[in-house]
Amino acid sequence: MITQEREDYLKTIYKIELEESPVRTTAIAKALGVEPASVTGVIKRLAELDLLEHQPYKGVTLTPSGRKVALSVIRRHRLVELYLTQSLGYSWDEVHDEAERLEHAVSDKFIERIATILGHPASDPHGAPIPTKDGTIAPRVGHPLSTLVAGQSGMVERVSDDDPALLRYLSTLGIQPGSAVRVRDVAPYGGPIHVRIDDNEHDIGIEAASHVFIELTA
Amino acid sequence: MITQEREDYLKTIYKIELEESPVRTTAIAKALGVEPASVTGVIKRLAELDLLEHQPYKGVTLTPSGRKVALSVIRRHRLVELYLTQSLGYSWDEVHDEAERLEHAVSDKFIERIATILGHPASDPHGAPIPTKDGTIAPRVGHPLSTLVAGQSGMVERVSDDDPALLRYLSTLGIQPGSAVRVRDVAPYGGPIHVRIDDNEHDIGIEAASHVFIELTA
DNA sequence: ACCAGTCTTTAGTATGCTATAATGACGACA
DNA sequence: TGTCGTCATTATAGCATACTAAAGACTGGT
Repeated sequence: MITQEREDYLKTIYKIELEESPVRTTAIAKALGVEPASVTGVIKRLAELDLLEHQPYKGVTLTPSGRKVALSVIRRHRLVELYLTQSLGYSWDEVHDEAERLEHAVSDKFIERIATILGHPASDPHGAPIPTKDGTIAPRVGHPLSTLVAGQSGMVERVSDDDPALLRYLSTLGIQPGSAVRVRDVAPYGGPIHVRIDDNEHDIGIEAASHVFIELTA
Repeated sequence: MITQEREDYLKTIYKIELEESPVRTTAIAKALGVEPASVTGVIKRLAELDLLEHQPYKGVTLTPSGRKVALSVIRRHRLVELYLTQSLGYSWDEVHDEAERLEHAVSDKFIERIATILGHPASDPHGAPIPTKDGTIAPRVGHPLSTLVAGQSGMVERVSDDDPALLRYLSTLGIQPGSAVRVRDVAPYGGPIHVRIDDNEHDIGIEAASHVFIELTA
């Protein structure tokens, strides 16, 4: 009934819903790398299964049971990511692809076992919150570094996890969840952002900065 | 190109081929729990992909590339099984189902990493040999305990891994790979086999005994 | 209030795997 | 050697997912 593909659809819709609701067909298609026409077909089936509501030509919103599935998948993904770094020596740019497949294959037993081993952690290697077994998840409080202005400071809450090259780049800058950040200066017209990361200063492009989320302190 | 289902077909055919070759359609169907007609369709496709040869109405035999895929799947399955027992506290009756899904989801990186952690083991928790990365595998030397006669003795080489209830039963008898076994007596007409397992004596039915493989010493 | 451009859906096709029902090949045995 | 029962195959259909192409719905701007 719930196939891997459907799990992916629900997970993707959940994530987009955090930014915009209802979630439009094109947004799902782009996120999943398929054509919009394919999305229409799948969401019709997911609507029949009461996993989401579909307002034709408007978009979809997850139902409680759809959200439950999505959070379960996300929990599996993030716990696996953390386990791979903590116990199998993966670096943070290597875990996403592996977790993307494992999230559909691991059992509840597996997940609860690694959750215990990891001490029921609150977030994954990229700082994303891990939903609990019963489906609660910490709210996201960070702002994209690209939206900050000179003088603002805070802590890296999380970074996007799906671009390995970006993650390797961020590593060279010393950016990781928990890093102290202070914006020194922002060049105009999409120019680089001059920031202090812990004890070093760097110029970061808008594109990279948009994938780094800062929890403001002041 | 190689789907999960096709990996399962190749793995299954490989295992049956150890007993009988060519491998007949019905044998595959029974092992996979599908109808023979479905098998015919899939093996035709696998033959086109040069993963096996199909003699219509006779059966199939794996090609070298088909065998390579099969051994890769089996390597993944058995390493995962061992990792689950060694590092995640699974008991030997719990690992098969979990490995059955994970074998299709884990990457080479994952497998080689756990192989290193486990010290490049030779066999899984049930005593089955683990193929090496380059596709070599130790020959099977055990005989079904059900075929032994009074007086024969040896060591448990391996046991069937796919029936959790059987594995739990064997545990209560103290049967595991490496156990010393001596057949005391075999009752006629499919009667129980009276055996000494390490330091205890038990009566074991033919059915259970047929899933325990003994490496003879004398 | 309409029109143009964009987004969404429908229609039709393909692939992969499964099933049931019917046909065809094989082999054992009289 | 012919026949019967078993095994394998073909034929047809359904489900899930994807695609392209075409038609329909929506919306922003004049």
